[in-house]
Amino acid sequence: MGGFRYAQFCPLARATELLGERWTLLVVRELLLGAQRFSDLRRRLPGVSASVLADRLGHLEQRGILEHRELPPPAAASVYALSELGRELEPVMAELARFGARLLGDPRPDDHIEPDWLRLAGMLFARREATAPRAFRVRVAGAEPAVEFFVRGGPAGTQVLDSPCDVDVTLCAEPLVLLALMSRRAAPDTLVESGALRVEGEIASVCEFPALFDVPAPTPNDGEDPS
Amino acid sequence: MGGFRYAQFCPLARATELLGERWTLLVVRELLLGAQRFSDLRRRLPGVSASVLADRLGHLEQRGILEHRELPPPAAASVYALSELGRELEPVMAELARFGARLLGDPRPDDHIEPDWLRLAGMLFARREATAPRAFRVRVAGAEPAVEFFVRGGPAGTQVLDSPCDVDVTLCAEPLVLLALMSRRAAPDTLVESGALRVEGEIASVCEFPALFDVPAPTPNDGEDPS
DNA sequence: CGGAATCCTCTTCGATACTG
DNA sequence: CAGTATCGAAGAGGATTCCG
Repeated sequence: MGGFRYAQFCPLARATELLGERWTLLVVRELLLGAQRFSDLRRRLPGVSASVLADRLGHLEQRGILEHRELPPPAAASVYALSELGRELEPVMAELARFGARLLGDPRPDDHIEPDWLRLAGMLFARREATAPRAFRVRVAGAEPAVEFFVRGGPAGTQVLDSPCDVDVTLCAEPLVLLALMSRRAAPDTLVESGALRVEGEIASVCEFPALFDVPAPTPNDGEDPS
Repeated sequence: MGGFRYAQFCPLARATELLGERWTLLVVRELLLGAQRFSDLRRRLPGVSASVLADRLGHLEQRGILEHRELPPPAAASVYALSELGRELEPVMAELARFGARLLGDPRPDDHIEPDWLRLAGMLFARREATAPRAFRVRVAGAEPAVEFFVRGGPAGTQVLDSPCDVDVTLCAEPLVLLALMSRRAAPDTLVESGALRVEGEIASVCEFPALFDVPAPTPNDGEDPS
């Protein structure tokens, strides 16, 4: 692909021309978490080569999905950030993530997992209807520097915040444990008892945490996987 | 691509592995409109070669998105249809179409346009909140056999039906005219006066038709297009 | 009609090296 | 660090042929 175009007058075809190249969607995923430098992106996307990443960033910039900003004097760095148009991909990513969650299965041994993705999961799987008015600090173990974010339920649905707010309870666990909690694949009590989930604060609130999110149940993979 | 996998434990990566190959998403688009035969799909996807189409159908079947059914004695035909899992892609397609609609611009001279896509547009852009309780028959001109579908507003949102129902009014126009109407890029009165939009029935209802849908306004393409 | 198999071409990719 | 340039290898795609 490159300037590939389907010769079709259709919004889905247009969107796919933009996002359908390999790695492109994952670049957008990373930028949903905030502005990143070239080498940040490379580290977070294991397997992508410099030339391909540069190519994809170029396309996305050219098409107005992201902006390439040079941070001027103090920190001599250049970062990529989603444009206003690019940020409107969030609902698309949310639906796509909901679909993908059914097929996720278990991690393979060589699968990369980025602690920051849990924050993204919080954003994308956030319930959009009213949720319990509780606030949580979530700390993802195993990251340096630590990933920490805040989740707050309310009448307008669940919100994920980057900056601190008053919380009822703090949760701390490995990414996979937090994912199991959010997706209801493990009971909060069990996780706490086993020590996989550390809790500080009003421990009873923990049971309300999964209800803030809407992660579809996995689909049994009845299809074979003859690789 | 083929059995390509991103080595990432992430729902978006999984979904992209499934849908990211060229043509794949457009195959799903066509099947959202109903079961199709191999050559139907080829005709509706100008530019795809038999081998690529067969390859994509094979992948989608293997991964449980679609089913290959042999219609037995009477009509000796074999058709492809979305599985239950595949049908759950509809919300994804709806969000993606909303995004793509901003970038759609004007049709290029060689752009293919399928009358049936208007039915799909009705489905994907249907408003999900309560809409005016009016029913419309929509006839897309220039198709043989004619494409016809029914749209009904109501407290549960807009519904698109394939089978006839009592309607207040019938609209008949070319695909681009209907699209302009749905997306509010042309006023109903103007279209009627110019003769581009033919109306039978309670003509005053026509003005309520666009309100049944939620098509985002186009984004001005500030990016250059040096092809 | 509904594809599978073959051949050949055009892209695309990754590694390495190089530049500001 | 933040990329660009080059080049060989791998892969994807199109056309054609053939078979049920």
